[in-house]
Amino acid sequence: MPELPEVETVRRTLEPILKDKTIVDVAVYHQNMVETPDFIEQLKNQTIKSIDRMGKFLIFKLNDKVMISHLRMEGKYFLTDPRKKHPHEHVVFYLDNGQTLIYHDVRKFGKFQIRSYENYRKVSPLLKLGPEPKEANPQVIYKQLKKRHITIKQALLDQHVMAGLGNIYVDETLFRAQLHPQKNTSTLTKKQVESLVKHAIDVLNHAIELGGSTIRSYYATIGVDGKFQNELKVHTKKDEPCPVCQTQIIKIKVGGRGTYVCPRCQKK
DNA sequence: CCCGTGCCCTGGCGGC
DNA sequence: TGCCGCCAGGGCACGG
Repeated sequence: MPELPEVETVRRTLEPILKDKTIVDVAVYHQNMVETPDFIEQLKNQTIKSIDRMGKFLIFKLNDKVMISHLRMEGKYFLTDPRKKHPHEHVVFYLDNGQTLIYHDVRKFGKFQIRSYENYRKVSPLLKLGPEPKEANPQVIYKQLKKRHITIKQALLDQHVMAGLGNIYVDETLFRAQLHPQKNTSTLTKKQVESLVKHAIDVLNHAIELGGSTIRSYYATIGVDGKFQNELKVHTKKDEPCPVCQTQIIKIKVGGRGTYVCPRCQKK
């Protein structure tokens, strides 16, 4: 599931390949993923100037509009020569160099929107997106969290608080900050929030470094699977010893999400 | 406004 | 072995 580091890896891979390429045509095979009615017409003859990212959203900067792409759970991009459509390929961008950029998504959860430069940050889905951890002011986050009555896990997954963390990196951030995912946000101290933000930054930076190391040839999968899974301390480690205290890691549900926690190191 | 629930979707897995 | 039912999960709509 692509979170900020994986999306950043995709961005860094795609940008040099797609820069200055013009979209000559588009095919959409699953309409629910496209939230802009005249999506295809709006993209024709648009040239890709750059690719940005906000949280987990990819932002394709075109001549005079912006395409927003969210990979959700399993979205992937491929660049190939034209070929017969494969299963799970839902959007195909035909480029002026004869190649095709393919969006592949088994669960069809991904979303696309076209927006104008004037308002793309002022409307859904970017309107209420919070700052990324490295841009976040811990004092501001602290004040927001004090007012709420949810678990820290839910708060860190809430992209309106901070953008970029998903289920994996939230578990890893909470472990490093030695805080229990079920701890209520209203009970957090300033120091604990500062620690959360700091560890979120560290985890994401470390993962970006490792994601970047697995970029493959652009004819292969443009990957969302880096090497950070080797660095995970609690996520997916049910029944394995905590790397700090050797207590068995447990798996629980928090806010409906599978959550891995060291019951000894992480305090409520 | 705040929070919980359900929806979208399909591969894979547990249970029988 | 084979089949069926259910679960996972990001973001958002909706309802209390």
